Amino acid sequence: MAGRASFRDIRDEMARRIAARVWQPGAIIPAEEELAREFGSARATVNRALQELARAGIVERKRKAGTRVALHPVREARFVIPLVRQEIEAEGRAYRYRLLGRAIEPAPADIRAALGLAGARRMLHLRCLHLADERPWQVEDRWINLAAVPAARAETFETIGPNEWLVHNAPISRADFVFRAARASAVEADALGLDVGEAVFVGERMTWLGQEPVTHVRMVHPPTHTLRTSV
Amino acid sequence: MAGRASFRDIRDEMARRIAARVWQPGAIIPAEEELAREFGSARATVNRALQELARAGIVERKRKAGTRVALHPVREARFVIPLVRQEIEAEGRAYRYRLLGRAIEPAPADIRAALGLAGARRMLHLRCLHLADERPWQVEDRWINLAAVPAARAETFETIGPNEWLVHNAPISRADFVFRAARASAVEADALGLDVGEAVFVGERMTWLGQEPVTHVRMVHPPTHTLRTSV
DNA sequence: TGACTCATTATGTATAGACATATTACCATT
DNA sequence: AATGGTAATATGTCTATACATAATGAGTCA
Repeated sequence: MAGRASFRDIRDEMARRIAARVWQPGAIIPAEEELAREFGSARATVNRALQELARAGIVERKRKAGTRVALHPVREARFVIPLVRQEIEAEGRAYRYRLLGRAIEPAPADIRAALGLAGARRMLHLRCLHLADERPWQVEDRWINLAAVPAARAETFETIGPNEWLVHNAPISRADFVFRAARASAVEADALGLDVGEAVFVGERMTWLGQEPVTHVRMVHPPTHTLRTSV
Repeated sequence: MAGRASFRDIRDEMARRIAARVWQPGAIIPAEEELAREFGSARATVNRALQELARAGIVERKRKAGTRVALHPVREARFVIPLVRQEIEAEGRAYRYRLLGRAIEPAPADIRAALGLAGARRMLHLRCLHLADERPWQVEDRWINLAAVPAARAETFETIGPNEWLVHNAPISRADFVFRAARASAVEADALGLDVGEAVFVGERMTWLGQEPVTHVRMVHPPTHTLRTSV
């Protein structure tokens, strides 16, 4: 590598120094200008490298105070939350979708509370099953706010899953995610082919467009399912 | 806002256009140079704004091909993975730590496999309990590779938890995380004050320094525990 | 002692210009 | 029609320079 140093090289070299304790936790590291001189690059290049380390939580930066190695590396892990179809097909398995139920009915209190909806509004309620190689992968229990997505009223959701349909038909500006463990209800156990009370991995997602709630979905997976990531 | 446009303004304006379907999913958006002209900024500024949108999965970029609005927004959520102590204290609750067991013994096959360790190596095995307001919050089952962290042999871990100790004494370069649901074993149920077979939320973390495995930890939480984030 | 002012300083961001690199589109050849 | 080479092009990155902004810390005054 005879060429000049890229911001990646500089970032990796600084990460190495931190991992190797050349730069101790809590210690101030040299200023951008000094590092730029050392690496023979422009300050902007060092700045970009440092910004990436800061975003990863490896260093902390403050104007005037300088940059220091994070004392408690609040490791921030990124998880990709793909569409079920992509998740299944990425594993080289065959995806199949089945609609279990569709109704327009008043949403229960916990759903309304999670979305911040006042009053017993009627919403579109869908129950779906996603299969991988014909084996149950996820049961989906979804509520759609028809006031935010009126077009959903005309859609049967018999061939396309609500998540895929919404991606193309309902823009959103904010999303909340919650993951938890729970025991399978009778209905969930039946759909997934588990014993009632088996531990299931539950993901919930709520989305909004501006202030208006769009949808709430509860995704229930068999206990073999995992959420994983690396940093 | 009379000053010139910042990359934030430009980024937000472009995100707005995408959310409002001014720029349709899958469509190519104008080239950087054209956008720079429109916003009255330098191309580098538009570039930075677009890079952030790309990182967030909102647009996809390819050299020569241009930038297009992502068809399947592979939502990528970021979770902060704090130390237990910080997690508990951030909720305004009192943190307490208790060591349940300490032994140097051969690691079981599944731990060795997860870390990529060959042979029945003897490792430091710790079992700990973390409490919030005197209520069980997490049982920790940890294996430490003494070849990578020899100093751990001399530490009793009676007053400081292994996670905090390791943060200050064992640099790492890579970490893997896995989250899953499981049923509480007899030992876990006993420690957490749950019924055997109750659904528990399990996090596993494996860390390495270069090629050398450092530690494997299994963190078991009561079913009330959740992992949450927003985007 | 304490509160305030202000210069100093490291990072934050913008700019113009240049070159690098991946990919496409088109054209020529087989 | 299939293949292969090549020019065109949008993004990727670096540089040098400038000014902005947030903290710090020293000095001043009550």
